[in-house]
Amino acid sequence: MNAQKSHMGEFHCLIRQLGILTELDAVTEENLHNIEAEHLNFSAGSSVYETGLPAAAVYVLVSGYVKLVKTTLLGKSQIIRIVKAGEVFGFDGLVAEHYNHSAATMGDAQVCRIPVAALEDLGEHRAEVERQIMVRCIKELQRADGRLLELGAKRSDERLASFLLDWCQLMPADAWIPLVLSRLEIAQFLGLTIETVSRLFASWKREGILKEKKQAIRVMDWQRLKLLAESH
Amino acid sequence: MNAQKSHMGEFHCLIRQLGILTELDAVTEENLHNIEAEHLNFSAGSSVYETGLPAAAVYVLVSGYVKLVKTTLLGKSQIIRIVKAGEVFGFDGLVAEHYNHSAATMGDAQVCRIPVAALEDLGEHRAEVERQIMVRCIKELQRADGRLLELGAKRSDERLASFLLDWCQLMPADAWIPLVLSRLEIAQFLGLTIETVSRLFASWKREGILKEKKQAIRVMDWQRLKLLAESH
DNA sequence: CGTAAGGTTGATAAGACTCAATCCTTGTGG
DNA sequence: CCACAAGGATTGAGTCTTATCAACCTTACG
Repeated sequence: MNAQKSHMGEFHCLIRQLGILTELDAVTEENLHNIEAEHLNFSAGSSVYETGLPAAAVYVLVSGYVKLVKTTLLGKSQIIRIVKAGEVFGFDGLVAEHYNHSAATMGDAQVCRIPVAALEDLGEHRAEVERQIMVRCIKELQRADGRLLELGAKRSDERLASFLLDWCQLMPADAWIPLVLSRLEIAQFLGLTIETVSRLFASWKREGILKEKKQAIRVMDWQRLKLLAESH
Repeated sequence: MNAQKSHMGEFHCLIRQLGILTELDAVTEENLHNIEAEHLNFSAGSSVYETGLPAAAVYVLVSGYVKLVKTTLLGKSQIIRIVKAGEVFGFDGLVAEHYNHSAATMGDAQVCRIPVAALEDLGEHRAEVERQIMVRCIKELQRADGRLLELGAKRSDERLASFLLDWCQLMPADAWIPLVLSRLEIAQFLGLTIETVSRLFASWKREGILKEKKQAIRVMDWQRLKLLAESH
């Protein structure tokens, strides 16, 4: 619940993260300094926005991790997406009256908040920025599609295995990889219970597929993990 | 597999469906007649595009239904979305090299195919059209989020109940509502098996919650169905 | 230290899948 | 117009997976 503001010409976050650096960046320098973008510092476990609240801004995650969560009327929570540094979230701000999910930081995080009103002040560059946001959105849709397949068509071990593979992707194969999520969060992400996740980890550690130390894991047998992710 | 082409200035599909009729429509009339948009007629169960094929077009469904399907390496299929008339699909065309899912018609359908190249010829109207596409995309993302909650956090009966509620929404409460999907398709949409779906239907028919005739259903007790969708 | 929160483990039960047999529907050809 | 074949749907029996409940362990931290 702790967020420190720092108003500034922080529109750079958006511009830079969207990869429109080149000429636009220069223009930005002059024209956009007065734009109402906030650079926010959140402490661990803070809420960025809540379901049902009026949606009037898009966000770029500068550092850390953010989880997007939807909750059933009965209180069951599902983690819709885990946002990583450099990614855009809160697309709802662009079309909806209210957010249809909640966003909370996992560990400390820096977030750049861009009011949608700011986008309209972009003038001739608005189209370019919006196009990039569209691209990001389409990619999120693709990822969501992939996750629908995971949740709809795979068993617990397959889900956990492909989650780990995805999480560790782009990391050196023989490194200790920080696992930011708690067992509960992994369970909520995969549509499972804490216990099943725990048991799977225990089993795989027993079989030497992976090791765990503190809040980090190390995959010892990538081959078997890949097999687990896709087959029986 | 049967599709009859009819090249024409069918760009109207996009323009109209995106709701940019007003002044833009007039301009369209003159400027866009030469745009390479195809109006396609598909017979039941035809493929619009397949996973892995080069993606170079966006589609608007003019009439009928289209299912978007992803498949596991083991052959398990998940329906990630059911496209209804007036909706846009194939967003992949705008960003990806290849489609990451397949699209097939359910029953006969009319589809308007807009090559992405065509969008670039839109000149000053391109921004407007792209903005509308972005809006559509964001809405799809929201729907996908909702479905992630369904698949991740709900039991079979809750999933089927909320699917039916969603399917029948906007329909007169006391009408026979055509159910376009087979049991298999419902199962693939909800991440269940044919048998469980069949059993749930049987049970609900027995309890007088709904009736079924031919390929249509009629909900007799909306209240109970709503309860089933959200609670135990 | 002592406490609280998170994690593990075991026993049990419920939910959903699998396999298999049977029952419609629907469409086709004689 | 009827008979029959084929695909879809239903139902039942048994099994596997995952959730639930409960106890216990571990770690971090005041």
